[in-house]
Amino acid sequence: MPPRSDRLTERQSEILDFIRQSVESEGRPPTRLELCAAFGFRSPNAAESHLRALAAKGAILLEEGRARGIRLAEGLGLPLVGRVAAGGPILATEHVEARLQLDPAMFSPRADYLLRVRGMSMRDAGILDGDLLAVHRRTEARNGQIVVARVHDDVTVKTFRRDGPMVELLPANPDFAPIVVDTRREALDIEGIMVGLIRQDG
Amino acid sequence: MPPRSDRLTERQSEILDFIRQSVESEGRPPTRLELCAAFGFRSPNAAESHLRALAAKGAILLEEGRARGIRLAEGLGLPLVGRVAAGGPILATEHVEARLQLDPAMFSPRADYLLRVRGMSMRDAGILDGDLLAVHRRTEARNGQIVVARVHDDVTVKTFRRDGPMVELLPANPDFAPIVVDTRREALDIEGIMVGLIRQDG
DNA sequence: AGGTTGGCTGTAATTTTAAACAGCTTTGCG
DNA sequence: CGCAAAGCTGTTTAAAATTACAGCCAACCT
Repeated sequence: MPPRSDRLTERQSEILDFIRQSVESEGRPPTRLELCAAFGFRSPNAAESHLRALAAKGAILLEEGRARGIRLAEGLGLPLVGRVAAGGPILATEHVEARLQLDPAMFSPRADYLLRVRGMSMRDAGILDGDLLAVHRRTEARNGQIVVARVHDDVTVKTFRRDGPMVELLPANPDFAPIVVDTRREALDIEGIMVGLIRQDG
Repeated sequence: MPPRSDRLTERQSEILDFIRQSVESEGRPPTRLELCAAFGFRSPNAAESHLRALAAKGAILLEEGRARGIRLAEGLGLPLVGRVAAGGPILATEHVEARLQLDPAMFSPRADYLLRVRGMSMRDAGILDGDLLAVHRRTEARNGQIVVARVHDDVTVKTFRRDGPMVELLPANPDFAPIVVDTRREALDIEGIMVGLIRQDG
């Protein structure tokens, strides 16, 4: 049967997180007994059935007869988000172009995803067309921070400046005009703040 | 006894490379038997004694009584090179400030190390003070490529332009002057070409 | 010539791990 | 209510993996 990729239960997510953490910090997946120790199970079968459930939902792959034969289905790493369709959540599966193998904790606060920048409106801040912006999800921003914002169903990268109910989204390029939003009349959603940048060519 | 960190024999390096590869591609270290299969050993003790040797030299850590209890001493990842002392090789241990957990193949051609950029001479190319430049080691460059070059024992990042024996290293900032080198009279070493960039703050 | 080191074969005991079987409790649903 | 699914306990068995012991051979050093 094909991986069904159903949604995970809360408990299953915890188990999956623990597996991720093991691989990241110890360089190998846990055994059933290590899962028991971590979650307080008294029976290895508790771990076993969770693993079966995760495998059935396509979150992991189980290799039969091998010690620590757990493989994460995702390639770990950070999701790279491309062009975001109007209205949809930014991390929706259909926007994820790829996953890049890098440590989210390389940035501070930690990066949650990478967003491919379109256009040159932030050129003078050293953010060029095609660059990958490392973004930390956060709904609030302080003045001067570079944010990923959603205005009128449009996702944009700009410097944030608030003055009471008035928010200005400032470009870093004289060819572009600031976006001014009166939050009493229009919706403005902060999707996250910039925590870094990656450029993939010279 | 403290890790002696001696130099590895050629065979030991091969073993270590295989362990690295296992962790990277399968998410877990190999067992003794997997090492046997990979190298054609007929005795698990061949693998065992290699592992002991690697552990004695500080290249790995062995955890007793655990399946796949091999931990790499290094954090893998790319070496981050800071201020480069005049004359020394760029990757000398004393210049490596840290190792960043990311996939060198994320860039193309693959990144060999990261160099912390000093100054604003490449500002208009979106390369700012403090940025980490992903560098591919190469001694030749084509016109227009951004290179890491060594002139008069000084390491610098500039755009490369050659006209016969004359090489110009061009800044991307009107406040800085190009560096002109007559390769018939002065030494000019290309250390590598830029293949990407990482910025660690907003 | 003798000793050390690296690199292996071969065997076997012991411990870790995976994985099966049987059953219990709670929650939510038609 | 009946019943399925999630989330466990408890026990057992077989396979996988570690690790000890007893060697052999070639290269290198003194």
